Amino acid sequence: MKHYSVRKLAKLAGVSVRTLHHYDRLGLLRPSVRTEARYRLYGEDELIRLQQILFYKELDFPLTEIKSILDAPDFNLLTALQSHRQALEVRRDRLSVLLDTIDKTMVKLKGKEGMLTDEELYAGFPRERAEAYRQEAVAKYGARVVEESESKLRQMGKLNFDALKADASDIAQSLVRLRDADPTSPAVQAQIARHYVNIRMFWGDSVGGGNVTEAYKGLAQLYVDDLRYTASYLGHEDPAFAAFLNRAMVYFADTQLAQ
Amino acid sequence: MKHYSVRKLAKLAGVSVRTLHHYDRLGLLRPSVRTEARYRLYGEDELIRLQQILFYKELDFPLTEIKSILDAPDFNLLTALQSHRQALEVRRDRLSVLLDTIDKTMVKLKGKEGMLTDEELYAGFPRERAEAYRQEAVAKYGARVVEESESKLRQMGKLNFDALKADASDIAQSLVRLRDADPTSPAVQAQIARHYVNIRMFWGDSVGGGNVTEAYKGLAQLYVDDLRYTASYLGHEDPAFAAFLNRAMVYFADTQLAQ
DNA sequence: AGTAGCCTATGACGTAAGGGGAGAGTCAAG
DNA sequence: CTTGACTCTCCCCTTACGTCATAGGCTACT
Repeated sequence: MKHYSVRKLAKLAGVSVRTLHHYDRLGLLRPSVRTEARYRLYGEDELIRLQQILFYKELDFPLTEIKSILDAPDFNLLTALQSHRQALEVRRDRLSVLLDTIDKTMVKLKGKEGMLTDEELYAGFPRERAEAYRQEAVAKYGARVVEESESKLRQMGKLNFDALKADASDIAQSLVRLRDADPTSPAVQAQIARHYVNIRMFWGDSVGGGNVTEAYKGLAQLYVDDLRYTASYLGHEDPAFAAFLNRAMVYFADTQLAQ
Repeated sequence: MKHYSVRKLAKLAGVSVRTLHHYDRLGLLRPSVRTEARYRLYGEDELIRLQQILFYKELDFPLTEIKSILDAPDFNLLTALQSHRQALEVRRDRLSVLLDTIDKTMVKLKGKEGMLTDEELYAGFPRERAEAYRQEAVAKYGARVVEESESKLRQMGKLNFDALKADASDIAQSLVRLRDADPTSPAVQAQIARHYVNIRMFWGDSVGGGNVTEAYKGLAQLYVDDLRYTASYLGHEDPAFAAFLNRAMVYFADTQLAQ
């Protein structure tokens, strides 16, 4: 078992030594070993725990809350990672809105006035901090994710096809990255959930005669039957990736969509 | 001219009234009008300024620095918005790295061990945030920062070749990502500055008979003349990328190194 | 054995960006 | 002329560390 000194761990994780001292005193991250001279030594478990801490910090959780989350008896590392993923995706979307706000502001300043209301001037800034919390909760309940995402997208009102296409390509990239993972793993399934929602936005609600499960499975079958579908995704045909997608989608349909 | 009360503006921008009070006392955002009863009233200019403040805050600038930036006589709103755009794109990239880190961590936990080093466990975390800061600074102060970086690196004493190599590969990746951008843009130039410092660490100080500008331009020419250099960078030869690098490096040499 | 150069520990104080409340005045409406 | 929603100006509190200060530890070289 390898052990890290404070400085080594600090450098590894990109934090300061003082930060580790601080976390120790708070009881947030305790070294697994103390030498005779009271030197702190951190092991494998602490590496993972520190990573979790940094994820929650990235999402603006206060340290006390992070501690209570990580110390909770029902804390699950995998579901936590899954929820981090979703929350960070929300943040990335927020950044996209900010970039949009910049473009619009620039257009306004260029002289083409009147296209930007005062409200739009602040689109994308942290109006709701509770958003991260909700995502946290949402991630825990699988199928409910889909429902909420759907209703949220519906609330957006007008379909923004550009955004949908951008999202689709992002999902595709994520899935390509995950092609060697287990199709039933949370990481893959999270992407499949996004894919499902994305597809439904194109389809509309009434597809498949109302039987959503079979409709989605049908699409999954298309991916193996007609390799041109994977080509449009990947830029080239790839039976192995098609099979991977198929398994992931069928699993999703059976576990999340079937009732 | 429409005017907003503290509460109205706070709601509009998604900040608290207390925050506006705070900004007023700091001199960061002063109301254009005070009523007889000393009520604060904000006009159009303040809306824009608050937007700027929020952008800089989003990028983790301290308030005092924001103030000095916004109050500088040569402050230009349009170029500021452009640099926000670039910085926010960097942040979005960082989020993508974080998402990738999550996926990899999940795969590791699924049992396929050994594919993830301890370092990779923290890819995308604040180490890179400091990096973003430095890039931002480099873009602004050009030559001065290069000098500082150099002296800082010199203070490190012994050459750490592993670190240098890692840095070089990081720079290369950044440049590949930026290959479609303007070679003279701050984002590209910031990477070129890193590249320059990195190269000098390998070279030593006395290269080129003391004429650094010409030496660096010579290296730039190498990239177009001998495509094997881009191959070692990219894994394959690419004249277009070589030309891009050349232009970026020549521009850097002429604007930052020439005296 | 000495000492240089780095590492580590604890403790105490400092800081940034507000939060939260006290106590008091203001404004529009009924 | 009172009620409810705003607003003002102090002023102390909080979070997540940064920054010394002081003291000891480890390893290497002489």
